[in-house]
Amino acid sequence: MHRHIADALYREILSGRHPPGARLPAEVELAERYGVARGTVRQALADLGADGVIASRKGARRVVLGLPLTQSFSELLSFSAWARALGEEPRGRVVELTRREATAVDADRLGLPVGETVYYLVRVRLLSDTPVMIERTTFPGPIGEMVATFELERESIFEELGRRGVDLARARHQMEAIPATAEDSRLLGLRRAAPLLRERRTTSSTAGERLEWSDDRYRGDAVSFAVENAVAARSVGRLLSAFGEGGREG
Amino acid sequence: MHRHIADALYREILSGRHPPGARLPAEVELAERYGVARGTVRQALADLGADGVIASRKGARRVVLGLPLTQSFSELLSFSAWARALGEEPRGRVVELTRREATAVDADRLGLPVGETVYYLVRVRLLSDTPVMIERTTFPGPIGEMVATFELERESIFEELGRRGVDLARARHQMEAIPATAEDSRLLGLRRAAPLLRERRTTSSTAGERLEWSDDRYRGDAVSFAVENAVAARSVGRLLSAFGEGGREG
DNA sequence: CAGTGGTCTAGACCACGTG
DNA sequence: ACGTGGTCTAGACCACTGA
Repeated sequence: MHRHIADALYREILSGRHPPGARLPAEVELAERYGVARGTVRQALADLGADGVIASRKGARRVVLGLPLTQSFSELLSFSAWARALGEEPRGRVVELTRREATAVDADRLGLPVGETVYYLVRVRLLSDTPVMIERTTFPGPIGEMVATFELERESIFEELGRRGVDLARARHQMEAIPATAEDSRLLGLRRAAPLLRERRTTSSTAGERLEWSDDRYRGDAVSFAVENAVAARSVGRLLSAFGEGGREG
Repeated sequence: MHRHIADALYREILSGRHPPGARLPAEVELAERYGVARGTVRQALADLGADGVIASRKGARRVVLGLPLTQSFSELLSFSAWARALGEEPRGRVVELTRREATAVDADRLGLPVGETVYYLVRVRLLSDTPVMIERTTFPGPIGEMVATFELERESIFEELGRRGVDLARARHQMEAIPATAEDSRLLGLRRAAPLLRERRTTSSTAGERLEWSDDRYRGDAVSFAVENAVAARSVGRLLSAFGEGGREG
């Protein structure tokens, strides 16, 4: 029910009925309108607040802030969802898919012993037939065996894993600017040492089990990442690293 | 009360009494321990969940995930807090502080009319006497007048504004990889076109009033940004932009 | 001063998980 | 089967906002 109310209010905001700056109806009024208790309305409003759509101050009606930068968690993980939101057909060219033994870096990232079997996948992702990103992903053996059966040129790995019941719950991202290596510039069609935005990511299950790690490199002129944070939602932070920490192992 | 309970539980987790992977006491048990209703305990646990400290699944006890990457909102904004966490003395060299008229970009970012008075501050920030970041910040007139009185070589602007009662509530960040301009490379002591991590940020009050915007450029080899997200906390997203969107106005 | 959101209480039912 | 978290109800008091 609270989800339904949040959706209804969000659609009203999208429709322009409550433009940015407008004040929303009071909680009691909404409770009456939807025939629910005030607590349920508050839960719906909390959902919208967490997305940065509305703000609240004690004593005053809630205010519409604007539209959130993204709607779903999966969009941060999924190149495919991002491409579709841009009106593009997500595509990927598989450069390499190998089964190999975990390196020290893999072992650290995935929480496995060195030498354990992992799957290594390299894909170049395209927008409008232009390469914009190189994806170098390592999966633990069991996940890799599933991934190897996917249609990697077209399917979204994350969406497909989700459909098969894999519990993708949390991700940790690390973002840096690096110069393109020889292979990077060849695959992306850029000059040597062009600036790339590197995102290194580790995805875990609810229980903390590591499900993949990836080194994704975006053309600097093709993409930007957005983060929004509020005082109440303290889930974003600057990594405590400097000078060489984080290495060059990619 | 819910804040007190959240703090108490967080301290218990920090102390190692509930190591990562451990299951927390049930809600009813905590309610009994603190002599409050179950709803109050749930509110405290929601606070910890938003910080990524614990996870919950229907039917099972809450699980401790680990420590968040950062404790406070101000750390993402504040170079000073970041430097201190690295054991460094935060320092900044003021390159420029001018009062000028708002450009179209300033007007858009700060929600002001073009030509309105703004303050423009350029600082080079140092770690271990090495320049690692250039900060180009624009403040609306009233905020700028306060900032102009600060000891800009040593003080943290955000911390100082907070102390003076300015309501810094929300920030929107955008991160990209760009090549260093001639001025960038001169101020940072890098070669031309070295990869930089650019963070553009707009900070707002609770009511949505814009308080500053900044174009910060970090040495690519000196810093990385970390983001952690969970399914429940949908506050982080990839910006929907590609190819030139976002401009080169810096 | 009336209205509003923030907080808390004391119940209740349900779907889910774990043992 | 039982305990657990997710959800919802129907009240209540307070601090704050805004007219």
